[in-house]
Amino acid sequence: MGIKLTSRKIDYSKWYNEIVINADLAENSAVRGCMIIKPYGYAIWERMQAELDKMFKETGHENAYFPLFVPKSLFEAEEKNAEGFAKECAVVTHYRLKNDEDKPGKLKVDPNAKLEEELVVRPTSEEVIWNTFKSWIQSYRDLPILINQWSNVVRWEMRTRLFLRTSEFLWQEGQTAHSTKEEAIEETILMNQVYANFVENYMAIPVIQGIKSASERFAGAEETYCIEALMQDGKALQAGTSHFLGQNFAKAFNVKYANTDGVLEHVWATSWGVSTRLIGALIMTHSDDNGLVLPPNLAPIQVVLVPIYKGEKQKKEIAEVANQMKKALESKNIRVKFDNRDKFKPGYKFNEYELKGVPLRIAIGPKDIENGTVEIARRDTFSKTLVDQDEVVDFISMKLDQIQSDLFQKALGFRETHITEVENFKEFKKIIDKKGGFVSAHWDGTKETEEAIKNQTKATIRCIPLESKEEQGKCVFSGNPSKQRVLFAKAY
RNA sequence: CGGGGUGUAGCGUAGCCCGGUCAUCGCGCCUGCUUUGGGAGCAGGAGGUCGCAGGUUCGAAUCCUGCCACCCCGACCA
Repeated sequence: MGIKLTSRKIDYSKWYNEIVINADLAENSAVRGCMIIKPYGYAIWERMQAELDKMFKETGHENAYFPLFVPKSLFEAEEKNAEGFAKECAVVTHYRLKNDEDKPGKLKVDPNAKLEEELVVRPTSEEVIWNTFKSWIQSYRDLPILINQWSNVVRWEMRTRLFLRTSEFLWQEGQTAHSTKEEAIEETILMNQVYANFVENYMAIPVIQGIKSASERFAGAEETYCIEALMQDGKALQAGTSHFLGQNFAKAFNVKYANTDGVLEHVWATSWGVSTRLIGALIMTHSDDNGLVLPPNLAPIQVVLVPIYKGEKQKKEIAEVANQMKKALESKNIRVKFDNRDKFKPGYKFNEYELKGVPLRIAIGPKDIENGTVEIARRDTFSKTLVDQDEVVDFISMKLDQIQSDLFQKALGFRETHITEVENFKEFKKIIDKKGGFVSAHWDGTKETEEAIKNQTKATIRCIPLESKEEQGKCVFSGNPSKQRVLFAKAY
C-alpha cells in the first residue's frame, strides 16, 4: 500500500479540495512523491451528499440550517455533552481587529472588542437545534420533528489526520424529536440501517452494525448505534453513528409536549451523522499504488473517453464518434466525460484518470474508427477489452455493475478473513499485534476490563454487533461469565 | 504538554560537519519545432528575502543565540 494520508492542523483550502496522496510511483515517472488531485475531493463528497440526501428524504426527513456559533451558556446546557466536547472547542472571544501600532501593515486583535459572552464554534449542533425545538414543540401534533442539517463543524483535536480527523469537517447531522421512547429508538436503528445501506451499496465498503459500549458512547446519549468498517491496514474505522438521546436534551432545554390527555411530557430525541471521514474510508478501502479506485455508484465520473489521434482530420472523426457515444451513455444515466483536451497526450490522460479512480476508460483511435471498435479498460483490474462500438452502452452498463460488486466482494473477503475469534488473552494480544483486524471475544461487560485491555493492547471495543448470537462464555481478560462476543480492534 | 525531526523556486531536494565562483538537481511552468495506441523529445527561457531577527567574521544557506512555522511519535479523540 503506497497510500498515506497526511494533513496539517489547519489547511485553509487544501483538505477538502485536494486529495494529497503520497504514492511510490515509478522511478522515472513525471509525478513522484506527492501527487495532488484537484479539485476532486469535493466532487466525491457532493456525490455522497446527493445519494444520502435522497435516502434521508425517502425516510421522511427535511433539511434545515442552524447557526455556526453557539453562545457558551447555551453550550453548557446539556452537561454531559458539553463536558465531552469541552476539550476540543474553538472559541470566539473578540469581534474586531485593528492596526498594530508596533508592526506597520499588520493587524492585531482589538482588546476593546471583547465579546460579552464567548461563542463556541459548533462541534455539533444539538444545543442550537434543541434551543430551537423548544419553540417548535407544544403538542403531540407537532411531533415527530425530523430534521437534517448539512454543515461544517470544528473539533480542535490534538492531532489531526487527513479525512479521518480534521479540525474542520463537513458532515450531516440528523436531529429528531419524538413523542415516545419506542419511536425514537426505532428512528435511531432505522438511520443506522440507512448508513449501512449507503456505505455498502454506494461506497462498496462492508460494515458491521452494532452498539457502542458505555465508555465509547456519544456524550449525552443513552445508546449509540454505529457502523464499523475495516481498512486495508487492519485498523477499524467508525464510519457513522446514530444516537438514541433519551430525554437528556429535552430535559436540559425543557422541551415538553402535551400528550392526547393534555399531560405535559418531555420529548425523546435522536441524532445521527456521517462526515467527510467517509472519503478517508473510501480511499483506504479500495485504493492502490496507482491512486484512487472509486466504486461506480459513487464515482463523479464513471466513464472517461480518451481520443487518440494524429492531425485535425482524425481528431474531428474521433470526436464525432466519441460525442455520439457520450450521448448514448448519458441517456442511460451514466456519468461520462469526453476528455478532448489538446494539451495532453493519451498516455498522460490514462494515468491521470487512473489516479482519480475513474472506473472505466474508453480509448478511441484511428484503428478503432477503421474497425468499428473501442478499447475499454477497467481501473480496478487494469484489464482491457476490445468492444464493438454498437455494443459499448450495454458493455459499459454491465461492467459498471460488475465493478461495483467486485469491489464490495473484495473488501468483504478481506474483512471476513480478518475477524478472528479468540478464547484467551494471549491469543488476543497476538492477533491484535500481528494480524490486525477485528477480534471477536467474550467480555464481562465492565468498564474496568475494557480499560485494562485498551491499556495493554491499544485495542478498543468497536461494537457489540447487532447480529451476534447469544453464547455462554468466559471473558477473555477477567474469566468472568459472559453472554456474548464483542468486536475489538485498533481503531483510527 | 513530553520525545524526535525539518525549514533552500510552485512541488520535491543537494549543499551545512570542514564558512570563500554553492545557490544544486529533478518535476512543474513559458517559447519554438518535432510528437500523440501508456506519464513525449530536443533547444531556449522565467522563477529564490536559503523560515525570521540578531551576533561572530574581511566574507554566512553553512558557525552561535533567540524566535516562528511545520512534520512524525506519544498523551488526547462520539
